[in-house]
Amino acid sequence: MAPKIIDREARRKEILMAAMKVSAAKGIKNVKIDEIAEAAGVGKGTIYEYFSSKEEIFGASIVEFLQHMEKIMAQKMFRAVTPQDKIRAMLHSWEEACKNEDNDLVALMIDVWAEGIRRDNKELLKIFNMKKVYERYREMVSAILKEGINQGVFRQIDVITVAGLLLATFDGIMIQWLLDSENTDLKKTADVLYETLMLGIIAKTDN
Amino acid sequence: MAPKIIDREARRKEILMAAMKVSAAKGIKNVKIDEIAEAAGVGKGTIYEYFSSKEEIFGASIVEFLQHMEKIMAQKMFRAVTPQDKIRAMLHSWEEACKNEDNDLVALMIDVWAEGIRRDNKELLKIFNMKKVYERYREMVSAILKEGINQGVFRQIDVITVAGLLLATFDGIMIQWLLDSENTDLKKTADVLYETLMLGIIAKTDN
Amino acid sequence: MAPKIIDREARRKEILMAAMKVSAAKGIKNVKIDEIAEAAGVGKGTIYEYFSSKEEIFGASIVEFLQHMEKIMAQKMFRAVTPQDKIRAMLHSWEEACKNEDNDLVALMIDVWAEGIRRDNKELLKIFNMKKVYERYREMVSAILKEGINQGVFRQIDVITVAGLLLATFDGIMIQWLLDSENTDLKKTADVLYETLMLGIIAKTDN
Amino acid sequence: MAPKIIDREARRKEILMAAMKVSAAKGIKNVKIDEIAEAAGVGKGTIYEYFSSKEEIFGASIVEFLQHMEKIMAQKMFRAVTPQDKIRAMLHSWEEACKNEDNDLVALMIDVWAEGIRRDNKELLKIFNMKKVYERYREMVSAILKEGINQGVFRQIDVITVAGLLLATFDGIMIQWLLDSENTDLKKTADVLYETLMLGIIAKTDN
DNA sequence: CATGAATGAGTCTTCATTCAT
DNA sequence: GATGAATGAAGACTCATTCAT
Repeated sequence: MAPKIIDREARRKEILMAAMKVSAAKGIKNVKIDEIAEAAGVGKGTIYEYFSSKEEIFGASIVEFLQHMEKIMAQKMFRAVTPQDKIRAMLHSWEEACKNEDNDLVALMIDVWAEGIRRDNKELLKIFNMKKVYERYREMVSAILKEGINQGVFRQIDVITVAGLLLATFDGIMIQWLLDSENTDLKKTADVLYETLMLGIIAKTDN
Repeated sequence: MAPKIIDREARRKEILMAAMKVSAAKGIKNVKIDEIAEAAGVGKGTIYEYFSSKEEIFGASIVEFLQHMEKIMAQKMFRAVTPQDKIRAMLHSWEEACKNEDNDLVALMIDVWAEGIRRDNKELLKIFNMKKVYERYREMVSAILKEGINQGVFRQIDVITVAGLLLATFDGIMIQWLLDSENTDLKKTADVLYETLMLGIIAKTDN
Repeated sequence: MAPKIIDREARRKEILMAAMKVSAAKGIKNVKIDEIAEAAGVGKGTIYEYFSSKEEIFGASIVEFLQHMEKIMAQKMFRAVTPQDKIRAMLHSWEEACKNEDNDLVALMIDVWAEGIRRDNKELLKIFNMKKVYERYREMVSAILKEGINQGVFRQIDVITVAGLLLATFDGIMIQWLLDSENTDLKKTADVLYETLMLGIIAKTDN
Repeated sequence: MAPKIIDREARRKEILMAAMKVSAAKGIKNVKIDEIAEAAGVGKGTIYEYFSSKEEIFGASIVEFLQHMEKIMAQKMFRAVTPQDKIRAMLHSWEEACKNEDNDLVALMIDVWAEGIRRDNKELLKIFNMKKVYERYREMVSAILKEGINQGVFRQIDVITVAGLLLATFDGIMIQWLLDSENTDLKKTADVLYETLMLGIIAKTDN
């Protein structure tokens, strides 16, 4: 009896969030299980009731983070109608993701990349594939660009390549901002990027 | 005496190079002193004759890496005359840096960022400051853009911001390429970036 | 009230049996409380309602096992009349104990010895004393031998020593059988042992 | 330079001996690496310079022990000429092995059996096979018995089975002695066993 | 100077035991 | 009474660093 209404899923998430918080602050490789436990407000052993190893927490953090980012982006672009507006929405969602209170979560991204690059992280590959993630992102942005081309607002560009470039810029700025948020004006950067990009891809509507 | 000093310096460099090689392949945090020693062809204890700690090797690797990158870039841009050519040269040097035989050195960049972001790496801060590094890079690119504006080829853009964006794009593409070199065509990317950027920043020369 | 007590006793026995089953299969030291609980079909906490510690389960298992063995032996020898028949009966009961369905229970014996040997297992000594167990066994066998001597069928042997030897042989064969049942023919072994032993202890009935 | 004349093999043996000593006293499963290190007079980490895991130490201990036993037995039987003398020599060597100063090494045997029985100890099987060990021993004893039969001193017995029985008796007595050395007179036991066995297997030389 | 054997602080992980429900 | 979630003490193992040769 006593079904013990403890929502395992919820508890797991709690621990995951705590893990992400400390991982972001110190770097995944530098976090101790003890620290995660303390941050989550549970005993060390409890961690292992929900995750089988440190590595698994790590993988789950990344998945969680990526899903989180995707959700944010999807929400922002929901209302936008024209391709230009959609791109603007993207810029804003990314700008906010950086500034967000969960801000240091973004630092996790670096660790995600670092691990993703090392080919021998089998454990990580079991859970997800960084390549696929980027492919999905590129596809998402490409769709917008294609729409713009079809509508005649954008010129005949290689959509996949431009999409890659746009995402790359996001990532790169994110890094600069993490390294030196004081000298990186996200708002201005977003505006300049939008302006320059538009000039670069807009269809010539001369005379 | 002098030769002795040179010997020491040479040996130190050898170890450093070996350290960078293995670090790039496995990720800085995952490299053991033993591995560095083996890669350098020296005994484990010898490492400590030239570096006081692992952390110091780590810091020295980063400095070495950044200087290496800067040198490459400087060489490429040396011959270029017009601002456009200089930007093209930059694109090429960056493209080559990626494809280079030292290719996995680029993977180090990720680790460099990761460490740079963590505020608590006092040891690293003693040696250099990631902020400064980016400031220098931005300054370098800004100078080219300013030149173009002065010459009337580029429109009145916020040079620092555009410089940041350009560097960001480089970094971002580098990541994509590291994660998935098969689906990232550096040549095409460089071309599209140049074309789009030029359209985005060129001065309107309409009558 | 009475039924309640019986219930408790029954449940305790159930857990004990489950514990013995898994202990036999994996070795006492390698069994986890979780496994016992699962095998017994109860919750982990429930175990502690019936036993105060793992060590106690362990001790109780041994006692249970030894009583079980003694019961089997007693049953077999009940009908035998002559000393020779009694010895034969012993051989058979031991042979069956090995082959029995509870077969892997026999593996427990090894663990029983292992623990019995370590002088520092205070907990175990509280419950019973391995020395006493063997003394009882030897006494039991001695009685049969003495009977044979009194009847003039066995020669004047040192009954205690021969009893010890006989028990030793049982134990030793058990080990061989556990280690390599394919190459150990229990039936033949029992027969050869009986034959040789009889020749060895029988009274000379030369003409 | 400085070839560092540290005999790795010798050091390994030292650690092994220390490991066997403490293992015998407390039971293999109950020994901590720290204890082995302390007993060997080295640091914890040093253990891992010579053995890759606790399990490996365990396996090596067993191998060492078996070789030790075999050597003792071989030495004793070297001088014996007649089959009877050889059996007597065997009895003595076994008697001595028990009484030996390395006495508690014998306790290890129990752990060896316990592990040998559990089929899933892959690590152990890599190093050696308990079955083979017993086969070798049986073969050794069988040879003596066969010799006796050929010479007409022993009757037509099933040599393999008798050999197994003899070894079994050794093992069994060893256990009794370990459990209760005070009440187990090895000398008397050896004598009685020899006498009884001889009567049991000797060829009838009646006129 | 160069070396690599030795070291032990630091970590992950396990599991017997507790206790709130 | 029964349960299983939570716990933390305990223990195997790693690896940067030291130091005798």
